[in-house]
Amino acid sequence: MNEQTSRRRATVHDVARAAGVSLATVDRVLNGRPGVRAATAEKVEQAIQSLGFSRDLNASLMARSRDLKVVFFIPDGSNEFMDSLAEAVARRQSQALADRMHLATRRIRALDAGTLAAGLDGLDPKACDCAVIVTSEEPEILEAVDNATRRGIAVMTLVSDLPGSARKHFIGIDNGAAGRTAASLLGRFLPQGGKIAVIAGSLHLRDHLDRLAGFRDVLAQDFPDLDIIGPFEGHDAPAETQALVAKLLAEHRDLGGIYNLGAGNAGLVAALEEAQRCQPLRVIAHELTAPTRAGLMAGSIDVVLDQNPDGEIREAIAAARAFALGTGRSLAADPIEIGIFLRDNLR
Amino acid sequence: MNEQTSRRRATVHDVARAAGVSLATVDRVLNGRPGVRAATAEKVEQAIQSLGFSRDLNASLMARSRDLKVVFFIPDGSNEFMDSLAEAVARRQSQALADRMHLATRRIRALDAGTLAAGLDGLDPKACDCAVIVTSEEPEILEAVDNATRRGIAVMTLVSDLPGSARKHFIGIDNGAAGRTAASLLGRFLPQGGKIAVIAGSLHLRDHLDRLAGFRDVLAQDFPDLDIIGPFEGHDAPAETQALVAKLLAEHRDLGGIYNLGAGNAGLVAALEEAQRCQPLRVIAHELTAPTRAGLMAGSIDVVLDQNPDGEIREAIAAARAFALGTGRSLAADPIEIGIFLRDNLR
DNA sequence: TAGGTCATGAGGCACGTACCTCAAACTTGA
DNA sequence: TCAAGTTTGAGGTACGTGCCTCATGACCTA
Repeated sequence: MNEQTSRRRATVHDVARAAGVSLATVDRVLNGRPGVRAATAEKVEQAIQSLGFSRDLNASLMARSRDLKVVFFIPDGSNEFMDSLAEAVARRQSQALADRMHLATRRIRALDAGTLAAGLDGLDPKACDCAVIVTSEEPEILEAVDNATRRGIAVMTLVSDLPGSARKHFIGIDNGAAGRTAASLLGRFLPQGGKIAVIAGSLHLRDHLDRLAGFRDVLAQDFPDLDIIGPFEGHDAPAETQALVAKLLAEHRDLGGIYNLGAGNAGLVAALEEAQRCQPLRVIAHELTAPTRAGLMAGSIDVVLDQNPDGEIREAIAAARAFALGTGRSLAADPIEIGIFLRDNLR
Repeated sequence: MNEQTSRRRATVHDVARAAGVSLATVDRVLNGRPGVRAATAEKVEQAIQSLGFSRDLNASLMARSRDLKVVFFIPDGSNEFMDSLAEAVARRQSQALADRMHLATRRIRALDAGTLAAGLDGLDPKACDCAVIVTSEEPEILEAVDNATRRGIAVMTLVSDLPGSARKHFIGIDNGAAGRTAASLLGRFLPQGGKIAVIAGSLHLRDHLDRLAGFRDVLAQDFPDLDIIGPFEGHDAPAETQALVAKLLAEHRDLGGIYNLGAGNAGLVAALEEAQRCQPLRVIAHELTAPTRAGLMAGSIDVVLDQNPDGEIREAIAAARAFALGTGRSLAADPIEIGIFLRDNLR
């Protein structure tokens, strides 16, 4: 029976009293308004520290009669995973609204760095507190991120990080761990050894390379009887991936497994269904979307590794609130958990 | 670029205007105070519906200068998983406080229905909005839950449900799916067929039975070459489990896998480390705790299925807020995702 | 018809913060 | 030393809700 002793949270009044200044001065310090001597500001900061004061975000938003605005820039195109990210944002809307947050989604043509950069540049700090972007590494975007940060907008990267930029936070899975997990599972699935084909979207994408590296590491270390064929590039395109898989299956009748670490899973499933093999083939793919879900149900895919879009959006929202509080610096950059799905635990 | 049109949330003022009554009357209806004719209350309800009004929980808590109080009753004893639930509550404290919530934890001697029932009976509705309990099915507790509900405390069950009671919500994994997943993985791990030993804590526990049933289903349907030895009861006790596993390993030199669907994993790991087998043994256990983590790292355990205590506590808190809003009825009782951990994706 | 009960309205204060105005106190430079 | 500027204090209003008091009017019953 160890109840916590509940001490009232410190308020701006407490801070003012502790610092020996007026409410107005505390307010000026808290909200970065001018007209406070450095020495006075220091007294206030000290009082804030010693009281452990943290602005009451909800009272603050209420007083401004204003929602906390977060804009998600999500690639548009044929990638189902990106759609599910956007859907996850939509699913959060009502709950976010109850917490005085407003989520907006902007779909950007995939890999269109110019439009994304322009979008970031066009954000008004008064109408947007936080931007969440999914992007590849482009100098143009790096600059736009730094500019937005300078204007007072907290920028966070989602799925794929933008190291070297002023982004406040990265939300995504550990892709190396995902690759290692795939190898670890396939290794156990094929105790007799054999050949595994590896398909990537592109060998220029950071997340795909990370997965590949993790996959290779574990295979080399723990399962030396397994050989990798590839990696091949399917460019995340269903048609191209389908042709690739069909050719692989025809040329390697003894193939033991396939690891598709990119997208284009509709093509993967189509090729597998067509190929009517007699001996079992163990297949691992990424992202729980309509095609992979169908593949799991039909038995053509054994395991799907998932980024958990809902979890990622939830983290992004939590981080946005943390930055609005000003406590963002203490945010741990711990990666999202990798979802592992079989036919038997589909959500 | 599809921004959402942001319409201001409806307030009590809007409701009053729409219903053609005063603020005081809306207040009386919203907070269940007496002195409103049924016909008038109906008008107010209609206005609430048509405006989609939902009380601003934070303003409400602020006005009452009161936190939303949630009490977690968590079993005490040797069970590491229960400890990690308590730790998950502790981890949420600071964030919850920022959202005007106060979390208290009470550790109850495991399976001590009397103390739990007394704890529920002793809750003051003014000091506690929501109780979250981990319990087995006992009539005594069922009655205490119904009583607490009658006094205005929302009760939620965690990990194991209490069907037939007035509990508002259940938070936990789908144990049938967990058992099916274990079978599906072991089936793929042992393509040659063989024998799998199954160990439960007790065959009187609902969650253990559910796991066992799921496991049996998938094995029978998809992997007929695998035979189950057991189930044996380890009573979630490390020493007993260790003896059991040691005996199993000695008597079945050709054992292909072990599924421990209960606790007592320290004993499982100890027995496995002692046994120095030559041929690989595939082992699946439940709950990511210190012993199972050690087993994964050492290679004695292949896969751990996890309830994800942090996720469960998060859900419990979200549900408590939903009930405080009065929107609890629309809460979907969708189960928490099952965490699947290999050495390669340990968090 | 008087006295009573009940339903409702009007309005105020509180919660913690933001943002505004006005006046007073202080500092600085010539 | 005085004028101009800067810094600070005091206090108000607002946000959306809860909770309280008081007044008014409607209705019922003796």
